[in-house]
Amino acid sequence: MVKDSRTYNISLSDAAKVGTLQECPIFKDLSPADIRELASQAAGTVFTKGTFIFEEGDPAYFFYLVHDGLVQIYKTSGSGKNVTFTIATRGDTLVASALSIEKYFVSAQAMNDATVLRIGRKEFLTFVSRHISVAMGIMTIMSQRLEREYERIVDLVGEQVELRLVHSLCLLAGKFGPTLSLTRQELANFSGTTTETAIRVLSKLKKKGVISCSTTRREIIISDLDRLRNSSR
Amino acid sequence: MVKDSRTYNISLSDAAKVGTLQECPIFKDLSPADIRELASQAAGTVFTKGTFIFEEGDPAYFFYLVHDGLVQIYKTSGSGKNVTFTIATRGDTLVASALSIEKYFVSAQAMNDATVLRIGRKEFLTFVSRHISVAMGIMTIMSQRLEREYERIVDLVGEQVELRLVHSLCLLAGKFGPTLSLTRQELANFSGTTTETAIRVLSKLKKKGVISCSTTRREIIISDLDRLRNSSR
DNA sequence: CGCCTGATTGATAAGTATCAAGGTCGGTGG
DNA sequence: CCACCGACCTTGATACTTATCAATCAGGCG
Repeated sequence: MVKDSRTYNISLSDAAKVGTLQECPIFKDLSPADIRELASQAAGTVFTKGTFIFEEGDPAYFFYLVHDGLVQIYKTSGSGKNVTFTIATRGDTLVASALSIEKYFVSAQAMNDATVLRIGRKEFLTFVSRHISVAMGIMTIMSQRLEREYERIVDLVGEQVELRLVHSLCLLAGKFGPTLSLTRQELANFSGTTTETAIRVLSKLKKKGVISCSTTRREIIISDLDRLRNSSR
Repeated sequence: MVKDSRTYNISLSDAAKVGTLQECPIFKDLSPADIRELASQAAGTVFTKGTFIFEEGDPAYFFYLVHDGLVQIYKTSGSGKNVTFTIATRGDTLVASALSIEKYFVSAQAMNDATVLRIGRKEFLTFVSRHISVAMGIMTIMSQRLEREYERIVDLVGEQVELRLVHSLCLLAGKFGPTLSLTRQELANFSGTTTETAIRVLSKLKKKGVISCSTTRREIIISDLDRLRNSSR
């Protein structure tokens, strides 16, 4: 999986860093001056495809924000299965809880060459304690994540694979638009199933006409999102 | 299910309210004066067994804290299955995210006659904005909950029922001690399975000798927690 | 004493994972 | 330029786990 585990720091212009911070809802209430201050404390790092930004159990020294690229946040079960919780893109935090944990409880891995901003935990902590709106923003993000995971649990316990997969597709389409560039396996990990059954369900949906996954790899096209949504009831 | 949906306000002494607030880790860094101030804004309500403190979708007007009794936090799937996320006891918040959501995304129901403190959302919001340590405390609680739910998801996707049930038992035993006063069905809802399979797994564990559920209803006794923990690997 | 809730056991069916065996496409090296 | 290789996709057969359905039992409470 990890062919090339290189990582290197790059110097991003302050303007670039400010731009990324502004895309993160956590900082939406900050003044431009505050954002610039925060940007000055952020460092950019490039992680090549497959590299870990951090792994489960690593000490939580940094608060991370995606500047560019895709980063998958996941956890591995005792029996070796991966479960993907989210795919972070520009402006997303990798772990909103970074401030209140000792060790990361998930792993973060670059899905393509990705560049990430990071801020030291201590620096961020003092910044947050001076800006209550940021603390509120973090709480909001965490609430949304928690709600999402509660829903996922309910799905896992009560619904069948097809419905779960449809939910995943809707969610992903909401974030990435109708064309998803995902491996069947990545989709399976996201939905809590296996590659094979993900494929079987996809063919079924294709037959129904709600999606048109061109045989091409890494491509699923949702032709009719509304109908897909409805099919989830 | 709900035989008697009575609810009534009671006047708790300030000392009683302070006592409860002090048991909640969110407020551990507050001065006694601050706690008293907060206590003065809290009102006590009794919810008889089976009553809802709130239901999924209700507007989130209040921040709740359990004063006495047991409250189950759960969600119902489209196909009608209940999933219990947590059982809140004295000092636990019902929904830590109450500040950052519009509507509750779970339901809270009294498992026995329970009394609960509640603080208006607005009042609590202004209090929190003056006490950053409380905001941090809320984040910590939310992080822990999120971590717990991530683990649950990994279990649901990757592990078999027996292991999940053992995990649930360990978790519950950590909170309530070795004697659990739970219905088989309640345990099943907590573990994401059905009553029948919960029973089958329990008998199996009983045969192994790690637990001794007296045939009596609502009782599961964990005779050897260490061995139970080990059996989960 | 009889009812009602919760516990239990068994038989059966359904849903998915697992295992196995190709198939396709794009890129790479000879 | 071609052949091969590896990553990804696909399909089929099978097995296993667990839900479901059905029936019975046990004990407390009115």
